[in-house]
Parts: sequence; structure tokens; C-alpha cells
Amino acid sequence: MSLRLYNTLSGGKEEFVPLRPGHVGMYVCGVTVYDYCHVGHARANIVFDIIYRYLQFSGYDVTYVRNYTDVDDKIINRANERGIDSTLLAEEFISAFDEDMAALGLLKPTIEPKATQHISQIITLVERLIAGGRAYASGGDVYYAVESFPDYLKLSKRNMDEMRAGARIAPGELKRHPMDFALWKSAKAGEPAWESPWGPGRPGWHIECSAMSIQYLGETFDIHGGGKDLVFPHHENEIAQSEGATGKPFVKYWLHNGFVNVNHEKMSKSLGNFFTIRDILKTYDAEVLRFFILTAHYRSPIDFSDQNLDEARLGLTRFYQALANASNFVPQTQPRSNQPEREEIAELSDRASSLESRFKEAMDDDFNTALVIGHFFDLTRALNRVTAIPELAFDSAAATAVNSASNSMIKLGNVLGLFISAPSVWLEKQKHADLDETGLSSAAIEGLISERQAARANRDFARSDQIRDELAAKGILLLDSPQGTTWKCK
RNA sequence: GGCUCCGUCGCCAAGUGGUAAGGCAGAGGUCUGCAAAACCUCCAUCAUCAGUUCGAAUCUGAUCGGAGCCUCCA
Repeated sequence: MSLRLYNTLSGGKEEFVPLRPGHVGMYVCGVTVYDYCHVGHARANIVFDIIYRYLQFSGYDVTYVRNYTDVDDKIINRANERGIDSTLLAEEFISAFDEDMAALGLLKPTIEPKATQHISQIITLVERLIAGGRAYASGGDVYYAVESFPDYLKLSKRNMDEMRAGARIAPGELKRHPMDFALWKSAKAGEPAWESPWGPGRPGWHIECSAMSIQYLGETFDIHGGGKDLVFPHHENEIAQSEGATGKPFVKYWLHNGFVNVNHEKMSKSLGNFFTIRDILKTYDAEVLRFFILTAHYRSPIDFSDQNLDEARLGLTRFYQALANASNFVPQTQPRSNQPEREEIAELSDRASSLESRFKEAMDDDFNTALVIGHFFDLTRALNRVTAIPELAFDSAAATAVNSASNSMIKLGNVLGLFISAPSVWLEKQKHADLDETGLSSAAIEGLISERQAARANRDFARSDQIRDELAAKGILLLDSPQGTTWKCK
């Protein structure tokens, strides 16, 4: 079974066949750097991060390009509001973006080009379009003549008549057709500007992505991605610009991720219902956010809420707890027994050895991470079944199966950016994360545990239970085991 | 208004023609001094209606409900 992915262009799943065997060129629209990133950006970038990782896992040599759009009306406006230079503002938010992506545990793309460093390529592309009769200069601006490109709107599957109602020519624009869009904008006083054949100006939105993707991936490449909201106009215009200039198909597979919603509404700046990545990471571990995002298919909408994040944390804890149990289970001494194989061990071995094929099957089907997580839970249960049986503690077949299961789960989880911590470290971190709210210190808890142990040894269960109840009232749960008593937050 | 998409157990969520994964919550049980954790068992016929088919959550049509795009947006 080979990789199949949903192509927005065709509206269905297609078998993935790269242009060059063994190689993949992938371009993902980054951000316009004028503000902090919100959870919607986090989702888009996490989704393409796992696609990048999975393609590599599948043996492809991937060139992953993600741009910064660092010149744009919004940047200029925001810079003016703050009374600073737009370059400075862009730099500030490029750094913020880098910090956020690093905090989310994303791999760095192969290339992260900036629009302002590709002005000459942009100008060349615009000249090509003018020469080919696809664009025209008007005043100091250059516009793309959408009527010159018959395939316009093939990605968003609309037609000009439907669109015309919403389109209009804004005052000051020198367009021939309402749907025409700017490739180059003449600079007003105080705006960043570059010399061009049409006078000083700056690139319009869209053209930088055509110029940079062609520069690094060629005139035709494999995968182009971004959020669903970019289908129109951004990606539609990229197609018009690129194919209009080169006469070649621009992109083979268009991938678009679904939105993050809040109360079933799109999270967006204009609705004011957005959460920035840095705010979220104050409360939730980056891996919890990633896990939450991966529990839904990347094309589906996902509802962002505390309840859902808390549930994600609970789910992740279950994995880490099982992995911790597994690492404790492996005998420190030589195995003493080799019992006739028990059903639990056989099941675990089966699940462990088939995990990778199940994983691939799910991921090959348009990156079905939710199904993968289901498989992880299945394996977790099988794992817990074995590690919960004390008699198997020194059994060599059991140890082998447990080892193989946890290794496999960690290996494949890592492909999704999951299970990246040492289980004990992660559990410890979760344990202390909520400790502040309880008003207790871990030393105080340990002291009470010792006191309770003493009471239990004396069979003073009244005192023992009193201690446990008091701690429970403050949000601390005690967990007794043959190895002693540990605790965790509710 | 036009164009897309979605509606699966209390909640989250896979499944897109062969008879409903998984997680959370809930019920019962094992373990435990009692608990907790873990494990075991139980827990849905897929918005509604009408079709196509040997067979549909999956295809078609209608209805109801929700969202997105059409203006900047991951």
C-alpha cells in the first residue's frame, strides 16, 4: 500500500507519485509576520511538520520550504501604529515565530526564505507575466489579468460570474477587471520600496510565494500546503502567476488543513476569539497540544477548548504511564523463568510486531493520525495487561514482548513528534505542573506519605485513611504499589 | 444570494458499499486493610425521510441543523 493523499485540486484522494523518484519538493505557506501566532497557525505548522516527518520516514529525500512574508500592507500598518520601521517589526515577529515553532517542537524546514530577499526574482517573474500578456502595468502598479488565464479558479472550483458579486475595484486601484490582483504596488511615501521597471514599489501578496517556490523547488513541484483559507485567493493566484509565467503545471498535490474552531466558530483575529501559542504553552505542554491536534484528521475542523486539551493530556499520560511501567518491568536481573507462552504475551507480541504496518497503513491513507493514535491505545492496553501481572516480572518472553512493544511505540510515536520525553521525566513534570494549585510542596507530601506508611505498618488504618483523605481533598492522589507509595495530582 | 464542507454513543473521534476502531465519562468485577492506578466485562445501527443495491453510516435526492469561502486570515 502506497501513500495516498487528498488533493484539493482534484477533490479526491490520489496515489502519491513524486516527480523525481525518491525526492519530494514541498512548499508550505508560512506567516505574514505582523503579530504573534495563534493556535490556528500551530495546527497548520504541526500538520505539515508531521507530513514532513512521515515523508522522511517513508524514505523520501524531502526539500521542505516554508516562507516568511515580511513585506505586506498589514506589516506596514502595524509598524505605523507603533511608530517603528516595518523592517524592525517584521524581524521582531520572525523571531517570535521561530521561538513559537521551536517551543512546539517542530523540525526546521530545509529552507525558510523571506520575501524581501527575493525581490529580484519577483520582478523577473512579473516581467515574464507582462511579456506573456498575463499582466499589465497601470500607474506604478502591475496587475494580473485574470481573464487571460482560462484555468483561473480551478483550485477553488468557482467561476467568475459567482465571484463578481463580491469583487469590486477599490478607490485608487487601476484595474481593468474587478478580479485582477496586484503583483506589484507602487510605494507611497514612507513605505518600504524597491526599484523596479515600474518605479519604486513592493510586491503584492501572492507573488512572493510563486517566486520563492519556483526558485527553490523548480517550476513544477510535488506538494504545496497551507490552511484551507488560503485556497482562495492566495493559492488560486499562485497558480495563475506560476502557470501563467511558465506554461507548466505548478503543483501536483495541493494539501489544505482544516481550521481550529472555538465554540464551533473559526478562530480568527476579526472574531477576537484566538489564543496565541505562547499563551497556550503557559498552561499546556507543547506535546499535549500536538497530541490534541493529531487526535483529529488534519482536514477536519477541530474544536479548541480546555476540556479537549485536558482530555488530550489525560490520554498522553496514559501512554507515558504505560511506557514507564514497561521500562520498570524489564528485569534488572537475569530472567528466572520462561513460562509456557501466555495469551497476554502472545497478544502483546502480535500487536507490537504489527504496529508498524498498521501505522503505515493509516498514515498512507491521507495521514490518518487519529487512527494511528487508536492503534497506540490498543497496544497500550496489551502492554498494561502484561506489565500488570506480577508473576511475569522475571519472565524472559514477557520482557522481550514488553521491550519490543515500547520500543516500537516510541519509534513510531516519534515520527509524529510524540513520546519524545523519557516517561519518568514526563510523568514527573505533569505531577508537579499542578502542584502549585494545591498549595503543597512535594516534600510535605512525601512526609505525609512516610507518616501514613508507618500508620499502615501499625495497622492504624484510621490514621492512614485520614492522611489520604486530607491529601485527596487538596487534589493529591496516593497510589500504593508493592514498590511503595507514589502520588499524583488529580 | 453563489460555491464548498460537515452532522457517528453523554463528550472527543476513526470508519466513505459488506454489516460500527479508539479515548474520556459511566456501570459491574479482579486486585487492595479500604482506596487509587492497572486489568477484565458491559455501554451506539451512524440528523430525518425517500430511493439505488443481494447488502449503505458509507451512493442518489429531499428536508432539518452546523461551519467555511466569496474582503485580510493557518
